[in-house]
Amino acid sequence: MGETISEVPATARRQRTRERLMDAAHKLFASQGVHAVSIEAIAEAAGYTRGAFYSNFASKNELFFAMMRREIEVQLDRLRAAIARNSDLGTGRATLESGFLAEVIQEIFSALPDDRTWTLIHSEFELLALRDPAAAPEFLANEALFRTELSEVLVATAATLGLRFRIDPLLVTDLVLAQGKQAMREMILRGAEDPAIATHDIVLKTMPAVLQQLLEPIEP
Amino acid sequence: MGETISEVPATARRQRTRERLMDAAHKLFASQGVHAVSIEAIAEAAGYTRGAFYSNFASKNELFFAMMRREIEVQLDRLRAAIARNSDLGTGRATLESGFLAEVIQEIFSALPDDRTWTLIHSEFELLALRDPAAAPEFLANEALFRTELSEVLVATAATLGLRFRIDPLLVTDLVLAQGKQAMREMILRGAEDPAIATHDIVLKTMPAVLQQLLEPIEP
DNA sequence: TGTATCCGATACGCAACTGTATGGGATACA
DNA sequence: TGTATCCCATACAGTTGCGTATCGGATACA
Repeated sequence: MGETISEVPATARRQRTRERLMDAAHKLFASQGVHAVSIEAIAEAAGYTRGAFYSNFASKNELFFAMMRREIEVQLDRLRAAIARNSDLGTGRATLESGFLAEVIQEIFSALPDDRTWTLIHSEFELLALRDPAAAPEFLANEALFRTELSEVLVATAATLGLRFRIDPLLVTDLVLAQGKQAMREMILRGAEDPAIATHDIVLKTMPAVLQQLLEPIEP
Repeated sequence: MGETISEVPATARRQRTRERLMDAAHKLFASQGVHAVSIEAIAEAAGYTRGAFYSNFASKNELFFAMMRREIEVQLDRLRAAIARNSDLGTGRATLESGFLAEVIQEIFSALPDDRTWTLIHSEFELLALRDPAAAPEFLANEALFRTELSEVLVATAATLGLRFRIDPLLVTDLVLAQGKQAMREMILRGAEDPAIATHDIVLKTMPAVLQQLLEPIEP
């Protein structure tokens, strides 16, 4: 799947061209799909020739996985940053009825990686994993990272409000994630002009009502 | 997008080779993806050469869309058949608590096109539509068909039980569909051995609890 | 059964991409 | 500043796929 190129000293120069190749690949993969993009196109877009490519990666697949690993980190960092930024969410509220849930969802989804490029890359990765059993574990591992991260936020936020979920929080998280993913895709499919608003609109229409029903007060 | 080949008399022979080409394409697309499959490979798998292909389709894309239209019909028929088969679902039940919901979901999801090949093809279509604004409308139109069809069942079943949804039934349907889609994909990703059981397991873990919360008695 | 039409096989020219081997300019380090 | 090492550009040979044009066998129909 991702046989790394035989160990070579990772000099600064080397690292720089690797980054540039991955940057170029990222854009091209998003707009045309992995299969449709030639190695030559990647190298050229990055300002190199195929010589540079083969000096750094053994195959397009290896580049793809390296790029995905890098990108996952970026997206996870975004999520964590947004979580930290909103860690005090919910304090000061007391009841279930005060409409805070819309706000919570709003914040969570503005925290989620909200960009079309990422959605496309991520969908491509998923499809690839669906076909290639060897790639599936890595994909699932990434998903699990987001899941636990998000789940903790949901539980913590609920707790701040004196609430807890009636069912396994991880299942709730799955619900939220699946809806968010779907909303993101629908936004692109409908060609919405303003990404940020559109996605949240779709999700906000349903999720607050649903989540509200899945919460209950903590009774000590 | 799908410029049909200049009108030719659709003889029986012609129709037969079109079908065979689409059959072959269906298998190949599912296992390798549209981009990875060459026109030559399709023709060969169908028992023809490229001559036959170009005599019937102007491009791989045109074949793909023709095939999708055919396949959508198949899947819709499956759904409708299953609905008809279970049209009396819920009669005889009276209360919300009697655990009938699990059964409803069970039936709905056994009605949904539950095969891996379709999931792969469908995902591919979605990804293609995500990238190509010209293809998006057709994809969305197909989704809408399933949505309204399912929505009607949900509403009707609820009504049979003297219940109705607290929020727009279409939003509930979106919820169910998104979860179902996701469940299907996870099933494949985890490489479950028995498709039918696995999918339902995943969905059944969450949806009944959620749906139960979204229903209320009809008060005349 | 004869004949007109249809359909798909074959042949051809072309373009794009792949992977490797090699050499020269860039870089690091004394 | 000299030199060893590294990294990427270039050249080469080969493969694969594309689209078209043409021809012969199959099919329909009288």
